[in-house]
Amino acid sequence: MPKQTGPDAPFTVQPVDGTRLPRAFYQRPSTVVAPELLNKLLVRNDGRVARIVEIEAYAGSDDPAAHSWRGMTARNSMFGEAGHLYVYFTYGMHWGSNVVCGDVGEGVAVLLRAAAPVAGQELMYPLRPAARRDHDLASGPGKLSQAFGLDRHFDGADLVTASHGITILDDGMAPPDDPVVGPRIGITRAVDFPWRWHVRDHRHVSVRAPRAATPKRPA
DNA sequence: TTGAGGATTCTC
DNA sequence: AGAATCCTCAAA
Repeated sequence: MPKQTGPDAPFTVQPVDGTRLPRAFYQRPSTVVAPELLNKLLVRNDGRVARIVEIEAYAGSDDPAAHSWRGMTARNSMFGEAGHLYVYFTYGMHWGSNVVCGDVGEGVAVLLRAAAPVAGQELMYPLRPAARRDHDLASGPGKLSQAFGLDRHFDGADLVTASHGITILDDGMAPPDDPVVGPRIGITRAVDFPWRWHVRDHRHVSVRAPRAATPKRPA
């Protein structure tokens, strides 16, 4: 149960030492923010911490695959101020968590697709019954949201002030020099935009790199 | 290890 | 109607 904390409430998490990303970090194009969020820490004030290893960019009216493409609708958190969460529901049972970027009214955001848990796993496993190992906890947008308990209540949460007890910290680890870049997953429009980034050879990403050779049985 | 199919509800 | 997905089961 997330406790509603005010903007001035202290934000402390035992095992982590880092600084909150400032508003200006998010007030840039989603295609710039996305790769820079790799290796940052998603943190809840109950001790849940995970390192972001996979992310996608969505670009508002320029992007046929974005929920905001057709203008402002009920799903309108995407049009708000940078640094807020846009949490949406899809496939009848899954939540997806995005961070709003750019300027107010643009409708651009990045989708948090996967993260590697580093603390608070004991709070994640009960929410992820199918998970057998740490890399099952948050290796996908639906899984990540579930492991962190992100749902409708967190739509509109401000990461900069940690209004809902959740934020993103920089603990000093730089983004990877050579992230894997490729097409986004699970969309039907603009499928060729190379707007998905993930840490290379990382076990906690949602879709692993295809195997080098797929031996076929003889005909 | 890989692939196919069902679940289930919100939005347009 | 289709969705920014996940899980289970079957087959090789």
